Amino acid sequence: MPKQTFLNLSEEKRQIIVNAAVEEFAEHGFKAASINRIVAKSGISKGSFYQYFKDKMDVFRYLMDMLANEKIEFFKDKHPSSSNMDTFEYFRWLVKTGMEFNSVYPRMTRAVTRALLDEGLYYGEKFAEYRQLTTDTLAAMIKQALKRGEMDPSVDVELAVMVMNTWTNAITTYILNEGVKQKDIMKWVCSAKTQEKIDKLLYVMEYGLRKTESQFVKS
Amino acid sequence: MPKQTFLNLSEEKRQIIVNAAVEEFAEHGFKAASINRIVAKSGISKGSFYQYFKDKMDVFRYLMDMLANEKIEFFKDKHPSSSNMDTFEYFRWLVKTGMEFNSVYPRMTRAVTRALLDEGLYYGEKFAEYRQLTTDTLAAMIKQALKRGEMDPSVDVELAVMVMNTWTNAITTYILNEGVKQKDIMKWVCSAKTQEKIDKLLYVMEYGLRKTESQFVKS
DNA sequence: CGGTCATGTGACCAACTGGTCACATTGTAT
DNA sequence: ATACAATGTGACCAGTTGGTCACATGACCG
Repeated sequence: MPKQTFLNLSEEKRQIIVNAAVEEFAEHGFKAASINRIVAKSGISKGSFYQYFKDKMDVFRYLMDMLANEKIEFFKDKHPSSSNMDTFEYFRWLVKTGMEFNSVYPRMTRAVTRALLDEGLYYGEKFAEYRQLTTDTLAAMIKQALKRGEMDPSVDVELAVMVMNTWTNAITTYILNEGVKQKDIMKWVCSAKTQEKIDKLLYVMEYGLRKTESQFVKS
Repeated sequence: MPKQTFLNLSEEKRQIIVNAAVEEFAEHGFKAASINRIVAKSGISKGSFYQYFKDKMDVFRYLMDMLANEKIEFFKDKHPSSSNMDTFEYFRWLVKTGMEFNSVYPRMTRAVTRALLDEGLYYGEKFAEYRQLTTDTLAAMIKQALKRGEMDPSVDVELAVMVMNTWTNAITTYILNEGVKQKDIMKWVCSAKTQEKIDKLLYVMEYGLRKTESQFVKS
């Protein structure tokens, strides 16, 4: 958590520092991110930096928390168009809305994901809890889909979780990599063409999970 | 390319140095990999190291080339059990054989892939050629599958390439992450359980791409 | 004005980094 | 034994890192 001194700063100054940190982590990952460059870019002295944050990890956690909170806020205002969606429709809505969010905060998303993967933090113990939450949520969705008969009963839950997780990550990576090349990411993500691409990708997954072994004659 | 002095070394000593480098890159990625640690671990002096290699990138490229050559050698000895495979069967064979290879050289694979992603080298210009090759190969496979009527004609090639690429990478990541936890990776990868998991993952993809029921129910 | 206290500063620290180089050691051929 | 080249060595270099600290600045209060 940042120290009180940081929270006392003007909104504007905080923004400058946060932006500098985001850029640094997005560009170099966690380990290689340089506090010297962050302070230089923000135009503050190193002493000040350490009056705002305990250490490097502290800024990073702050960015992570910011991103998580922004995401929660973002989703609060969004609601699926229909409440009678089937599980796959709902998942598709989730992914698409998630992509919209990513395109609002592309650098921050990149900074956090890159640093997490960089350090292997994501797979470490500290984030086991967070990962478990994602897994459980997906597992619940899948069980519901199975119950409703929307998914092939021979599909096992753990496998489906992996498939859905992989797919979400792959699409996120794609959006983040391709999106930064566009002049207006948000517009690009919301464009019919991109939406169709996401749809098609999700459909491939959907078809795979809806119909599997029961329809297939193994050799 | 390493200097002649390195190639003059005894097989044994070269192995020691290569192993140390592999461990270092696997553990820390490219940027954070330390030559000091490599020489300490190999028990050679820093001066010697720079008599063997031009610089850090030189060792890394050497490891990359080694891995590529080993892979070529590995695939030379392997052949699909049948020559009358359908495109998906062939792809499945490719993936599985690739996983076998990865489990023979798990640390080296990790070292190379990690460093590549770490530096963003993979997405840089230097590797555009290599990426293009992979893309072209996959695209050719997909076109063949479409021609043979094995794949839904409404699937577009670029999308299918992305799907297949994503799957391969996801499975590789999975194997590398889970595999290192096992006492005998090779055995684990070849075990019926793991093979079944890989099969299932590939089946999900396959069904998604085959799509139309009438086309994938074999007689 | 003086006093107090939060905030800002950059020189400084020890520990590293990749890379060099003058020198020591070894191997070989005469 | 001697000469000469190939190989091995670690102190050393300039540059970087994350983090500290004695001090400067300035805002508010009486």
